[in-house]
Amino acid sequence: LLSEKISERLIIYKFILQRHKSKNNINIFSHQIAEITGNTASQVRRDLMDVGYSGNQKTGYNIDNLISVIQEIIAPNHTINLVIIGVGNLGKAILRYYSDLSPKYSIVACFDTNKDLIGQYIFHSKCYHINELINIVKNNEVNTGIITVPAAEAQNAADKLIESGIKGIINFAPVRIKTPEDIYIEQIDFSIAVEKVTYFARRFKDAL
Amino acid sequence: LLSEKISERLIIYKFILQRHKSKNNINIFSHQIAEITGNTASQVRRDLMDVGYSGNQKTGYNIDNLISVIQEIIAPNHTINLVIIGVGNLGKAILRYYSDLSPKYSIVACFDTNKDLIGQYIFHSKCYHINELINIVKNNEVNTGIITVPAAEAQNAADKLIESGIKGIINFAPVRIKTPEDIYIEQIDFSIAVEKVTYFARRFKDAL
DNA sequence: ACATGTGAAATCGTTCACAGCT
DNA sequence: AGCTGTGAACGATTTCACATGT
Repeated sequence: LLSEKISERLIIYKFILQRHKSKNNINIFSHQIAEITGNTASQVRRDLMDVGYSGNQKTGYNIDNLISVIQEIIAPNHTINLVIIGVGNLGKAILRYYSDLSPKYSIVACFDTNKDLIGQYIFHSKCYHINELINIVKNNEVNTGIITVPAAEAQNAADKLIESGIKGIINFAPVRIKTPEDIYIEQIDFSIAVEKVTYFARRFKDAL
Repeated sequence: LLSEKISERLIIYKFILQRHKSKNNINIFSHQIAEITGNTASQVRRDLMDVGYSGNQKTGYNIDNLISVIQEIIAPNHTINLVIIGVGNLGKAILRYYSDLSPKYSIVACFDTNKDLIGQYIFHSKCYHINELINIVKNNEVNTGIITVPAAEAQNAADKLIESGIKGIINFAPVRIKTPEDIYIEQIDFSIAVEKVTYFARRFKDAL
C-alpha cells in the first residue's frame, strides 16, 4: 500500500503525462516530470522506484507505458462508481466535470432533499431523495461518496454513506466529520485553505 | 514561520473550538481537542507548545483565549481581502459562503468574462471584467486570489494575479499552475482527490 | 490521580551522491 | 555525457515516556 504522499504524486504524474502525450512526445525524463510538477528529479525517480517501475537510461520513461502502469496501480480495470450528496452549486460543478469525462470515473447517482430536483437528470446523473441512498449504493457497487451538502447536514450524509458500506468519502462541507477507522476520508475545506494561504501570503509579503 | 502542517492544524483547532464554545464550555483538555479533530493528545500539546501557548495542568486550555491566540497568529487584526476569478457554480458556492460570514475574510470583487455577469452583484461582491483585475487588486490591498475558472484559463488567471502583486493563490481548476518561488499556492484539485480516495477505499475494502 | 510540557526516540519523507548503463 | 536506480545521509514530523505541577 502506497503512502498518501506518493499516491497523490503518482496521480499528478499521470495527469500531466496525459496532457504531455498530445504533443506527440513518446518519452520523458525524470527531470522533465519534475519540472512540470514542481518536484525534484530524484523524488520522481524514487516514486517510480517505489512502485517498481523502470525506465531506460538513454531515453527515460515511455509516456504511454507509465500512464498505464500508474492507472493500473490507482484504479485497475473497470469503471469506478461514485455518488454525490448535495446538488447545490458545488455539487453541480463536480457533476458537470464528470459528465464531460471518459467514463473511467462515473457519478451513478446524486442525492438531495429538494423536491424540484428529485427525478431530474443533472449532467446525466439521476437525482434521488437522500433516503434512497442506501439502497442505490448497495445495488451499484459504489466505491466512494462525495459530500457537498451544507455544514449542518454533512455528518448525517456521511453516516448514511457509511451505513451503505462505502469505504471512501470526500467531504467538501466546512465541518470536520467523524468516521470509524476503516473509512478513508478526505476533507476538502476551502475555508481552512483560505486561512492557511492568507497566512503564508502575508508572510511572503513581509519577507520583501 | 510555522510549517504548513502545524498552521493547518491550528486553524482546524480554532474552527472546532469556535463550535465547541457555543455549548458554554469554558475550558478544554488536549485529549478532547484531539478526539474532535482526529489527532493525538500529544500532537495537540506539541502544536500549542510550538506557538508558545500554555494551558493549566488542572483545567486544560481556556477556549476563548486559545481561539484568539490562534487568530492572532494566523490573521492579526484587520479584515483580509480576497478576490475570486470565475463566477461559475464553484465560484458562486464560495461567494455564498463568504457573504454569510462575519467580515474577517471578505471577497471584495469577483471577475468573469461573461457579459451578463459584469456589473452585477453576486452575493454582495461586484463582478468585473477580468481585464480590470490588476487595477482593482492594486487599489484594495488584496491578500489572496481564488481561481475557479475552467482549466484552460487557469494559468492566465494566475499570471494576472501575480502581475497585480498578490502573493497567495488558491487554484481549484483541475490543472497544475506554474508560479514563481515567492508565491504561495494551494492547488485544490478534486479530480486528484477522487482518484486518491478511490484508491484507498478499494484498499480498505480489500483488507476485509 | 490526572493533565501539561518536553527531551529523546522513532518514524516518515526527501535529498544527496554516485555506481552502473547506454 | 547524461541518464536511471539506489544506499546512505539528512531533515521533518510524530509519538513515547516521564518529570513536574495542581
